[in-house]
Amino acid sequence: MKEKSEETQKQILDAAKKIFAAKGLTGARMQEIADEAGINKALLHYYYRNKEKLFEQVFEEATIKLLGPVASFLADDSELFTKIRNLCHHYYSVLIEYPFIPNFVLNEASVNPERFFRLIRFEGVIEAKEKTKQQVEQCIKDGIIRPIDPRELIWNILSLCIFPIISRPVAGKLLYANENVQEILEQRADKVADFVIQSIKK
Amino acid sequence: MKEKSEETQKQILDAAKKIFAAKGLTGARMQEIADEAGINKALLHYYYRNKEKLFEQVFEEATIKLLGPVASFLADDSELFTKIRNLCHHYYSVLIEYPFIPNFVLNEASVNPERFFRLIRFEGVIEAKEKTKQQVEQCIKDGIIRPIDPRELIWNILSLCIFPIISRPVAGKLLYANENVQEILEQRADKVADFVIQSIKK
DNA sequence: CCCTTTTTTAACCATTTGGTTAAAAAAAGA
DNA sequence: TCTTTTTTTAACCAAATGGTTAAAAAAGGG
Repeated sequence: MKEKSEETQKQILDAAKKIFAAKGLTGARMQEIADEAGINKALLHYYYRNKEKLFEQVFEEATIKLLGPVASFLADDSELFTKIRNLCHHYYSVLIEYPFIPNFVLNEASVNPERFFRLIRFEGVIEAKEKTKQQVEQCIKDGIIRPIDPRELIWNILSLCIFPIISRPVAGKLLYANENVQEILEQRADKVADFVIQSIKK
Repeated sequence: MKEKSEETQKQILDAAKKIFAAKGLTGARMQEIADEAGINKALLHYYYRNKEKLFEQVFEEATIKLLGPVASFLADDSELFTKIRNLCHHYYSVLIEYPFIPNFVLNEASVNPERFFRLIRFEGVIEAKEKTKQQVEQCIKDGIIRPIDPRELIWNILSLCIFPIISRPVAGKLLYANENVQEILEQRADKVADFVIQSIKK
């Protein structure tokens, strides 16, 4: 009996992810989510009290998907250049699979920052950040890379990984008219890692 | 008499920019725009037939602000490294002044790509793009920079210029907790240009 | 002062939308 | 088969929302 219930809840969540990601909180309609889930509105409200609660659950999961890799990156023990390659590959594989997430999360975080800060936990990120900071500084001391603020480096990597996904429809038209942007994106992880490493290495 | 009319229309447009940028098309309320403009709803509809028309005008202007610099960059005649510096500076000054534009445009373009492609004209961009492409290829031949796809280079620069603005609330909390992110952003144009040039120069 | 344009007031309307309710029906477990 | 849980049906509600209308008032120009 539990199975049926949980299956339905999953159908609802999947539908909600799809609709919210495509249209945002204010653009999404509860009826549309119910239709997408193959159920009716009454059952939707039977499982999820209201739109806001449903949205928050979807939003939280999406945010974890978007920001999770950063935390893993910061906490990782491997050598810096390897770390950078790993992060790029991780991002491009996750985001190509869920291309609506960056736009969705960043837009909703911008429209309603309070909710974003309320829902997101930064457990361990501060310590992990400190660790990476020291690693970068050590690389600078050792003459492996040129001097750069560690946070600047991280922000650059994130920019190069996430922005192409966000700007895909625009850039696809402007830069890659009539070409297979999907394929270009898939080959981009390595190139971005190279671009970053070329920039910092001595 | 014309002055009064045009002044009011400007007030409306300014208000619409503010509200649409903050809440998106579906999140914005016509009453809210009227209030922000210091007028009433009847007058709002007297000047702008409906929400969609008003939105399109705002959206188009915002898109031009966001994409204008790319076109100028591509068409510019100066030497490549100078061009890159100019573009970075241009972007950071425009976007720091209008920080809501990137998020707004890219999100609405993602929610409704058809409208985006309908409203945007790419006059001359294709030719200008070809020009920059040849310039980059010449630099590669001359051994000034390492081999790189010109479009990849452009996309990287755009990523490094635009993404920090979009992700500012998130990154401000994650990377720069309790620091003056505004100031950091202002100093970023030069650093981003350096980052790019370091990466491609031989 | 008259005429035109701009602006306000305020009521009004149709539709959409999130959400509720209650009863019936279907499904599943014991 | 009896009971509990899940799902459907379908009507319903209040509030919000985009948009309209008509008349009055205010403002500005000639």
